[in-house]
Amino acid sequence: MNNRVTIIDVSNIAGVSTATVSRTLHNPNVVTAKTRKAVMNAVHQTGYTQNTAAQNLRQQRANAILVLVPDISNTFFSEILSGIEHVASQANLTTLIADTLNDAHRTENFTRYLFNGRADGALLLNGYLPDSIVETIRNSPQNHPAIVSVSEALDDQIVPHIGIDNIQATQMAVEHLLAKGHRFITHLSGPAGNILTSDRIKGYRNAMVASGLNDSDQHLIQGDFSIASGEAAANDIIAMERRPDAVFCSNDAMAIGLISALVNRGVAVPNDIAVMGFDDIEFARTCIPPLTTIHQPRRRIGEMAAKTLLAQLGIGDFEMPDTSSLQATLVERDSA
Amino acid sequence: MNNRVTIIDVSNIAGVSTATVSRTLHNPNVVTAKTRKAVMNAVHQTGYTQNTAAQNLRQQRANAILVLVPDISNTFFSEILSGIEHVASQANLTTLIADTLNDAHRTENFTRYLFNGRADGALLLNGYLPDSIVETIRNSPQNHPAIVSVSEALDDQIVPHIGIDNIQATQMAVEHLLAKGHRFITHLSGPAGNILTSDRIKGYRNAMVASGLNDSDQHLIQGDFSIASGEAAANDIIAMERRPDAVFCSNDAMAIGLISALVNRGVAVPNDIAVMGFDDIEFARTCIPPLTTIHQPRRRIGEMAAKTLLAQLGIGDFEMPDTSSLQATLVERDSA
DNA sequence: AGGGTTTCTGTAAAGGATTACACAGTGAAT
DNA sequence: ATTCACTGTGTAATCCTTTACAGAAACCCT
Repeated sequence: MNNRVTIIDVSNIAGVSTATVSRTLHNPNVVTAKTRKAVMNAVHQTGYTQNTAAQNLRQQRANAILVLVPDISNTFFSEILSGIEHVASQANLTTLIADTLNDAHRTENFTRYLFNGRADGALLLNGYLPDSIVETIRNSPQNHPAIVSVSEALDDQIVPHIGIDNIQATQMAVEHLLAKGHRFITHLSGPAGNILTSDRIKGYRNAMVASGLNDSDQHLIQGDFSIASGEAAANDIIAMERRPDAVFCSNDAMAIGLISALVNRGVAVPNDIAVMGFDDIEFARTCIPPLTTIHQPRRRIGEMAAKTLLAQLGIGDFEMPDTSSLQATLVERDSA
Repeated sequence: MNNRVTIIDVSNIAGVSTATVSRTLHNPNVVTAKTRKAVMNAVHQTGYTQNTAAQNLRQQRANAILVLVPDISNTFFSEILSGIEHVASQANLTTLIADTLNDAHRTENFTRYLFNGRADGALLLNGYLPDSIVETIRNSPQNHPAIVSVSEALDDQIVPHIGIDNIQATQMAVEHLLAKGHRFITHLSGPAGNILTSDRIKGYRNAMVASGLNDSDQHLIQGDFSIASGEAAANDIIAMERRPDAVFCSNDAMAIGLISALVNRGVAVPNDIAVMGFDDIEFARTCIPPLTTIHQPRRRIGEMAAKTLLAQLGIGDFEMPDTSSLQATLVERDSA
């Protein structure tokens, strides 16, 4: 730790200059085979590892990307993360994962990484970008930190976005319910002020209106994407004078909470009320009844997002990927 | 990005030396109020942020800790992570979360962070430490990187460990099943070579033996902590000539998978077979029937672990915390 | 007023790596 | 034999901060 071995030690042992050691490590083919061998020997003998701080300082980059997640415990994000990681590690980049806990202050703190040399670019899964950064981007459209929003788009399309078309996917979901003969369909939405929430509400409304149903068949309950809010919604629904035929939930966690609470209270799913989720997390499959939901190609989304960011950074030979493959699909199981 | 503002710019504008700027930022009370004001003005005016790489290089530490997680998508870990993060951020440390995917090679790669200046210490949630590091620790017991193992202890008690007593907690679980009158109890274990797996098998055996049951009432199925392995176990169980009265699963994910598959095949839980899990993840509650399980104080475990690490690092005024509060508790719901 | 503290600030040396530039050596071509 | 091109290596500047040390200024005390 303290008596760390530096490049100087290696160069002394190998009998070459530090420059040569550095070159051997980064560009082995520019040095003589003999030199290379001497250096590698010295490296192994000493157990030398390059000091990242010194490297970053000199190279003026962190070789790391930042990923902001609103809630790391939400299983929805983990597969996206794994896709990101996969691509990033291929490009020799470290992935810094930060849990913003949906807290603006924390988010702002982390985005500072983009300016203090901790990260070269950021992937935003949290649908929020601090004003200060938005302004920075506005002020210097040519030369601002590389940022890509993932899954949740940002309000103003100020940075590239990778994700499915939520409005369209939701329409598909609601159309499925309509096709099953349901008419009075409640939508359990996400928290206010969230893009996913509003997109999915839009999709819901579109589908309802398109099917010629009048407004009285539309009904919204606001949740917050948590299991608990799904459970809470059950109370609201049971208390309704006219109960809905079906509930379309803005994510799976709420759907699972809802089903659990409904069944506990003696309401059968799907017979009394059909329930649909969104995301297709792993526990959707093990729900009883198994959850009908919208599947997102999460791993692929993560990979695409990372590639887009790397393309922006000019790292590796990544090009802006073709995102046309990011299609959501409906997975019909038994809950609706 | 390229035209970054440095401490020199700030010092020029404020009309002081860089030393004074640095002091103002780190030790505001050693400079005059007047100077402080001038510096802070310059900082705000320029939007200066300290360069982490330069800082780390100079200070010879990363101000970051590494957390190795075997599988970030496992919800069990997320609350631990949140506890860690909570403590670390109070000490102004960045938490680097790394998903090892249970891959030794990846793990080894990440542990390198301890030597290349990216991290000052590590929290291991993966129950595995590369041989190279074990050796380093053995060779210099006084002066080795700070490491704490969390949840899963390491084979040899080479580093401090924070977590519950798995053997005892498992005994408690199995005793619960026995008290309910179950005799033939199957244990769905974790993957081989994992400490959690072996500890829980031990606890299971202890309880079975202590209750005076003979060996024929013991039965093991090996899983791997995944939902899928729980589902697979259902087949094994249904195929058994003499079906168990109860199944104790080594974690909740497997229990949920098992229940789902069992119910699908017409086996009632808990009436035909009782099922218990371990961990008390959030979805345990929404399982149908709600899952009886062992609750771990995960957030507290994370906090304790972080404090222990910080104490080792001598950061902040943390002392080795008293870990006596880390008790697992049984949560009785309906599945057993 | 003079000496002794104390408080504040500046100078300059690290910290460890990368890389532009220059130089030496080799071999080929004329 | 001289020039040229090329290859491989070394020198030294640079990235941005922090901090030991020293010097200056202010204050207190007798």
